[in-house]
Amino acid sequence: MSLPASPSPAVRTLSERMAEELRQRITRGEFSPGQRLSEQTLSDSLGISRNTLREVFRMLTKDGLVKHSPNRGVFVAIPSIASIIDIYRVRRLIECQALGQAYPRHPAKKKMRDAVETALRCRADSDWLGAGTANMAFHMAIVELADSERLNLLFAQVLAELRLAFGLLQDPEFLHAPYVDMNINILELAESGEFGRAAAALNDYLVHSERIVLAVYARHISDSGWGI
Amino acid sequence: MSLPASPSPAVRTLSERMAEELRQRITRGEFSPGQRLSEQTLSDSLGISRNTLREVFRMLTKDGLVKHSPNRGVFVAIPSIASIIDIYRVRRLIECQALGQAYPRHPAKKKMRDAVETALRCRADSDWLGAGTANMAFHMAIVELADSERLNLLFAQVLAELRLAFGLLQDPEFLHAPYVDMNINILELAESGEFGRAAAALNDYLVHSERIVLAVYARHISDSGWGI
DNA sequence: CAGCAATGGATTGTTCAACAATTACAGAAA
DNA sequence: TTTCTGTAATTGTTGAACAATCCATTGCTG
Repeated sequence: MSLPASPSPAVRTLSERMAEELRQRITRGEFSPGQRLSEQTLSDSLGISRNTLREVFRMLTKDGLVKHSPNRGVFVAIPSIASIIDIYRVRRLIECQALGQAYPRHPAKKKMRDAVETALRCRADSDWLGAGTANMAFHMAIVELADSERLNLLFAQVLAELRLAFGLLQDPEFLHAPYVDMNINILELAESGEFGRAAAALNDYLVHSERIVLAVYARHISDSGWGI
Repeated sequence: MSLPASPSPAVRTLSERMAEELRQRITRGEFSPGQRLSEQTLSDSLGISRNTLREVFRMLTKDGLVKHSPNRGVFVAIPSIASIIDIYRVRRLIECQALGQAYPRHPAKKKMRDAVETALRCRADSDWLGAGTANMAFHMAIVELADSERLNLLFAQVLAELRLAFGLLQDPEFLHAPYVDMNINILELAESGEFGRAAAALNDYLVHSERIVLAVYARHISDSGWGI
């Protein structure tokens, strides 16, 4: 995905680097949802002090990747069904609007094309993890059409949360394969200037995707313990 | 405004309380934008340790109220023209959509009514600060129509940033008075179920408000120093 | 005088050790 | 079983210390 570089890429403090490290580890699924992140253990393992780790925790809390429970610790967020519904509600509202009122020669369109091409290559190689990443890059690019820094940040967070949910679901082919073609369709409509129809197609996409994710998710958590 | 109580209102850690304290002080204008918040001075003044204050800073950074510049310190955010434009872009996208696709008997409507009544009372008393707060509550309620926790959080942050900008602008009567009536109009349209026209009126409101704020803002900063 | 390197002081970044406050857990008592 | 209690473990918070970085001033050089 690789979001646009932060304003000061040169100087990065230790806490920021560690936050990035943990962010990746969490979305990569190296910690199981609901797991408590012990200050003692983690700070030892990362080779940083407890105080620095606590600053990292405060940063990650904002991304919704961990939940802070006072006097009890921080826990890897458990994507609930409610949060998945909420996330798709946000996606429909923001993505469709951004795509619908985009102006024709916006630079983010190139990112959309690139993402689609990457997804095609990944599908050919049966690299479904890469396909999922490309898919997210595609939708991130759609939001960038709206030209709002704040929307970009919110959406990046939302996608990170969603990725956390995907980490719980096996069978990535079933989960990502159908959407490569849908994205191509959306892109073609946008390229030909039919933003209205593109937004409609995007809405269909999101409704469809939400249904699938919720179904797989509900089955998955009812199978393997830790309900709700 | 008084956002919905956080999930765990009972237990609040010192850092959280201090974050809330600082949040209020900043939006109330007790610090001037761009001002550096010295760790030493502030921690002494608040009676907390430097480490705790640094945790507070990491929390406030997320709200966009302070900017963190590595090795240089944290500074009260300066609402730039670009950020004001960005904020209104977000507002148009989210508020209009939320209002346009609301369902008739949503509980947040009561909040809208209450906010309008409060604004009327404040206007009668020439309490323009209160009128501004009620106005923000009105628009917060609009967003709540969309039933999304994440949108609510984002919007609360955006409003806090905007309030920071308002702090720079004198003449609150000129800034808030016209909008009481516009809000009434929007509310009436929504009450009678004409959500489409209500959304259109809201869009007019936002375009109008943005223009005024930018004009006053541009004039104000060209007058009193600290350029950009 | 302008420009630039060196210097010193102040501030932030990070660590450590300690203690207080709270929670979680295990075992005793009813 | 349930409830209670005490102990251990964890988080919350502090203070001091040192390293790393930035800022302003100085002084030098051209």
